[in-house]
Amino acid sequence: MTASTKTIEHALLHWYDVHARDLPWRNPPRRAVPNDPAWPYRVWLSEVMLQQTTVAAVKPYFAKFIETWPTVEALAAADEADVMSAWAGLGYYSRARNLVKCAREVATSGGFPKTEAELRELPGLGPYTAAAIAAIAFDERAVVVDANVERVVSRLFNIEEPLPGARKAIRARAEEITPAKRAGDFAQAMMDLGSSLCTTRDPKCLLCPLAGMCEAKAGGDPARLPVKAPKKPKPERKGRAFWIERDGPDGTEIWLVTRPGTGMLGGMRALPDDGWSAQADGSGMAPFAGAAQTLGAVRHVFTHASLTLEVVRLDAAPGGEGEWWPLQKIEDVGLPTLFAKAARLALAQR
DNA sequence: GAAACGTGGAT
DNA sequence: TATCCAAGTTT
Repeated sequence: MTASTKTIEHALLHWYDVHARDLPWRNPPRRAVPNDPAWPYRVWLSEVMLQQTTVAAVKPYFAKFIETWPTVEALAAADEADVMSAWAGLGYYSRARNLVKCAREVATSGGFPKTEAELRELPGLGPYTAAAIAAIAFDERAVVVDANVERVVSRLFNIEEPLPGARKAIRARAEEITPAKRAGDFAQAMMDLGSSLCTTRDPKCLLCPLAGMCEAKAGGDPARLPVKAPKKPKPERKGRAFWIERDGPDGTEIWLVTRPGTGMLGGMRALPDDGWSAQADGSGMAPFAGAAQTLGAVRHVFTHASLTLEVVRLDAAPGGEGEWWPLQKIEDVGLPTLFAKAARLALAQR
């Protein structure tokens, strides 16, 4: 027994009309404004920030970006280093690099393209984000599938195949239930439902507008879906970072490097280190000769490795690529969280 | 298709 | 404390 797609659409959109979250990038909440030129920019920016990232984490970054760069043209004109700094702490830094690239392409073209297929060509926009922007900003009937939709759909239709294999079946079902009108609201409704009621653990079926048509609920244990493949163990890594000071004209300065544009923490400013990565421990060697003194260690957990980073004070004269940064302004550098922790440790001992 | 790629909050 | 997980994309 499968509920008609019309019933699902009606129940979900009605629920959304009453319960939609009021989020900063919904401007105004729940209704696209096709003629507002700022609308696609806000939708795009929020969607990129929200990739693998919680609403709570995104909110302050979204506010800061909108304040600093109110339009896609403003962002396109920004220095990439400033954008990277502003993104610091949000993670997945290739998003920030692609954000600038994308903004410049869009500004050059005179605005965002309006179709899912064209949006998909822009840097940083994959299948999910292109569909989401097409549906939410441009009212196109695009099928939007994120982790929330996967969860809701796998329960609604009792799809027992484990992820990621189940993606094909899930997409087919999502395709079936996506309406021709209000596809953007439908997508956001699915995501709101997934984040507030149809949650990973302890789903609130008593409050769910789709409970009566949910096959997994009928089966008695919706929380077991979607089934996921077991995860690989996370390796332990060791590395060293080096804290190098000098007395500058306006006070103490710290030696910072900019990491290579690709790879871990790519494009971000950082303390010099011993070459650790998620794949291998660091060499333990300092990049410059000098007296070393261990200050302590910080722990940091990445998606695919856990790192213990020893912080070493080094009395050395650095050379090569890098810059002296005033200690007074160290908070403004925009260090990724790992190196912000290391800097905090070093500062606490001065 | 699998692996790389961050972070902070919840449990 | 350890693990899971969140509005995924790229290579």
